[in-house]
Amino acid sequence: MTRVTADVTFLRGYNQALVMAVGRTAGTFERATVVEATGLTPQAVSKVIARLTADGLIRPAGVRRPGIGKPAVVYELVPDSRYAIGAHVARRTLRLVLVDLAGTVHHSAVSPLPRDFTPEQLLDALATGVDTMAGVGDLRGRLTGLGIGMIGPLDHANGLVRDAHGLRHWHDVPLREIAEKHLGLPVHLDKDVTAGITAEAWRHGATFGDAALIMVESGIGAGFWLGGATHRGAHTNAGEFGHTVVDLTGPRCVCGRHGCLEIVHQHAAEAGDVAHAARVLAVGVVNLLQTLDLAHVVLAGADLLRHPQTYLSAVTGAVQADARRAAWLSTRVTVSSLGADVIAAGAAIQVLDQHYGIPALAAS
Amino acid sequence: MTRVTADVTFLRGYNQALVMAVGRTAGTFERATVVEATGLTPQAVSKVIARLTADGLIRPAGVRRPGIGKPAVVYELVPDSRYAIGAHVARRTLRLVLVDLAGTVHHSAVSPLPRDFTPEQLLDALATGVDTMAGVGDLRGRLTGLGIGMIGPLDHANGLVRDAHGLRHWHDVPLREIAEKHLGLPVHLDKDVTAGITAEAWRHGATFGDAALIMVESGIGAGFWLGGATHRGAHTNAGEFGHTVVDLTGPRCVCGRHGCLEIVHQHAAEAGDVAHAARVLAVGVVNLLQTLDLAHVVLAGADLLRHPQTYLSAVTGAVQADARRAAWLSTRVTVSSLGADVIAAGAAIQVLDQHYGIPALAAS
DNA sequence: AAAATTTAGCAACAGCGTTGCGTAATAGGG
DNA sequence: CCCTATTACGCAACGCTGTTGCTAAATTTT
Repeated sequence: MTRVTADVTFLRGYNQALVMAVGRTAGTFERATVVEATGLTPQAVSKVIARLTADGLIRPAGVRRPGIGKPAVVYELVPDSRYAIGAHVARRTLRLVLVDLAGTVHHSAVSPLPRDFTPEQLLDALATGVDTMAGVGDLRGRLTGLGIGMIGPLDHANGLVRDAHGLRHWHDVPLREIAEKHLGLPVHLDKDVTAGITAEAWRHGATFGDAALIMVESGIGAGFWLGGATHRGAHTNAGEFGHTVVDLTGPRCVCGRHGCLEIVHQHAAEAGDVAHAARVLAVGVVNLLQTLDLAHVVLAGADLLRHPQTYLSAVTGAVQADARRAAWLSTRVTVSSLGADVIAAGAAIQVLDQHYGIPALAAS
Repeated sequence: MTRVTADVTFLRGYNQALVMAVGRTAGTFERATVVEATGLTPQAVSKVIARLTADGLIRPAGVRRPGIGKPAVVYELVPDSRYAIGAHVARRTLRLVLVDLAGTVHHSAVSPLPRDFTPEQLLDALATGVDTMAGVGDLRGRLTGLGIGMIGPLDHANGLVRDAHGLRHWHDVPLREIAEKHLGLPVHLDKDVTAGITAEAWRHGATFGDAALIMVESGIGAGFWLGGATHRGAHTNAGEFGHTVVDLTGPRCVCGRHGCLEIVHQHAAEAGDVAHAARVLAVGVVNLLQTLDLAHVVLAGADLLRHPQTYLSAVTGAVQADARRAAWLSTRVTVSSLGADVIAAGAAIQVLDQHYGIPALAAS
C-alpha cells in the first residue's frame, strides 16, 4: 500500500474543497462565514474565493449591509457550472439522473434492461441515455463524468465488476474501462449502497456524522459513511448487511447460513405482514447501531419505499426503545429525501466529489 | 463541526509521520526505501530524515554497499527515544505497561482494584504505578504521556467517563482532566477495545487494512480500524458488538433484548462447551465481515485467551466455510501477539500516535 | 588511473497560508 | 459638511513546504 505524498497542491485542493462544501450547504455565504467554518485566515479565504470565482464555480450574489462598516460581498455556488450523470444499474432496470454541482437532481429517467443483460446491452443503454441527458441543456465542457452504482461484488479501485449477483454475464468485467472508451467520458464505478450514502452525505454537508443507508430492494444492503468518508471495506464488499445472522435457528438462506436478516425479513414480507418485516429490519438496524454507533440512519430502497411510514416508525421505535441507549446516544432516522433516485444521484455525486470534494490522503 | 485547516505545518507533520511509520515497521531503512514507500522526492526525504535525526527519533545505523556506487546510509528508529505508559482499567484490575517508540512493551504490571472503586482510588493506583514505571529507567523528558483504556460508555473527545458499566461511582467523571492534574502528564482516554485495535495497527504499519479486534472478557466487544484510523462512532460508543442480536428467540439479555451474541455465548461457555461458545462467536464475526468487509480479525481478551486455539480454529473455519466468500475475499484471523497487554499497550500507543502518528485533518 | 554508477546535499524556486498594514466603503456624531 | 469609528478587503513581504537543477562524494568496474 503506497500512500499519497502531501505537497502544497494538496493544501490548495483541500482548502478549496472546504470552501466548496460551505457553498454547497449554506445557500449563500460570505468571507466571514468561511473563516468561521474552516479556521482559515480571511486573507487565505480571499485567495481561494478568487480562484473559485475565476473557475466559475462560485459567483458574487450581492452584498450584505449589517449596519456600520463596509458591506460584505455575498457569494453563492453556481449550480449549473458543472454536471454529472449518474446511473443506477439494477437487475431489470437502468435509472439515469442528471445532477448539478449543488447536488440537485434535474432529470430522472428509468428504462428497462433485458433479463440477464450483457455488458454490451448495458453499454448501449447507457450510451443512448447519456446522449439524451447531455442533450437536454448544452452541457459541453460542464459534464464531469458518469457515475455507475451497481450491485456487487465489484472492485471499486480497479473499476471491475467481479460477479454481479443474479447476472450470468458479469464475471470480471472491466466496466469502468470499457465504458470510458465507449462513452468518451470519465466513469466512476461503485457499489449501489455506497453511492447512495454518498448522496446523503454530500447534501447534508459537514454536519453529517457517521451514518448508514439501509437499502431494501431485492435484498437488504447497507452503505456506510464513517469518519467523513465512505467505507467500502477491504474488497469493496462492505454492506452485505442482509446476510448477517439474526436468528440462529431460522430458515436457511441462499448464502448457506441460517437465519440471515434478509431471509427472515423476506418470509415476513411474503406473508403479507409488513409491520413484522419492518420490526425484523429494525432489529438489524439496532445491531448496526450497537456495532458502529451511528448518528444517522437513512432508509431507502424500492421495497421499503412502498411502506415508508411503517418502516420508519418501526426503526425509530426500536432505536428509542433500546434500554441501553441513553439520552446522549442520539440517532436520527430518516427516509431518504431523494427517494428512488438516491443510488443514481449518489453515483453522479461521486464523480463531482472526485473533483470538488475534500481529497483524501491515503490511497488503499 | 469545524474542520482543521490545512497549512504547511500539516504537510510537515504528515510526511514526517510517513517516514516514522516506515522506520517503525521496517527495522532498518534507507532513503530509497522511504522514497519508494511514500512517493516523495529523495531531496524531500533527506530533509525529513535530517529533522528526525536532529530530534533523536532516528539515527544512522551503518551503510549498505549494494555493489557499484556510493554506499547508502542505513537508518533505524531509536526505540528508547520516547516512551508512553498505558493503563488498562477493568472492573477489578489495573494493568500498566511501559511502551517505547517502536511499540515494544518493556514492563507490564497488574494490580488489583477495590470492588466498585472510586475515581480517587483509581487515581492513587495510577499515580503509584506511573511513578514505579517512570523510575525504572530515567525517563525524564522522554515520557510523552499516559494512555487510559477503559470500559465505556465514555466521551473520548472530552476525556469524560459517562457511565462505566458495573461501576457505581463513575458517572460523568472528567477523568482526563483530573488525571492530568493529579499526575502532571498528558493523558489520553479511550474505550478499551479502541485502544486495543490501535496497538495492532501501529505494530503492523501501513499493510494493516480494515480490521477489528474481538475482545472476549466480561462481555464481548469490538474495536475497529477502518480506512486507516480508529472508528469510535458518533458518541465514542462503537463496538458494543456483544449486544447484537443473533438469535431472535434466544434468552433475554441484561440489555433487554433477546438473543444477544453475548448472552448466547455466555450460556454456551457456562455449560462448559467451549467449542460451541467459540462457534457462536464465529457467527458474530462472520456477521461483522459481511457488514464491514474486513481484511483482518484479531482475537483477544482474557476469556478467549484461555482457549486461544479453540476460538482461532472456530473463527477461521467459519470465515472460510462461508459460501459467499470467494477466494478474493481474503481475511486474516489471528490471536493478538500482545496477549493480555493489548489494551494497555494500545492506550500507550495512542499517546505516541498523537505525536508521531499520521495526523488527521477532520476534527469531529 | 579513468570511467561508470549510485548516493547525498546545496541552492534556487514555485506555491501555499500567514502577517502587517494600507485602502475602500459605510453609518453615526459633531 | 467633516471627522471618526467600524467593517471588509487586498497588496506585499514573509516563512515554510516540497521540487528542481546541478554539483560533490564514494564506491566498483574497466
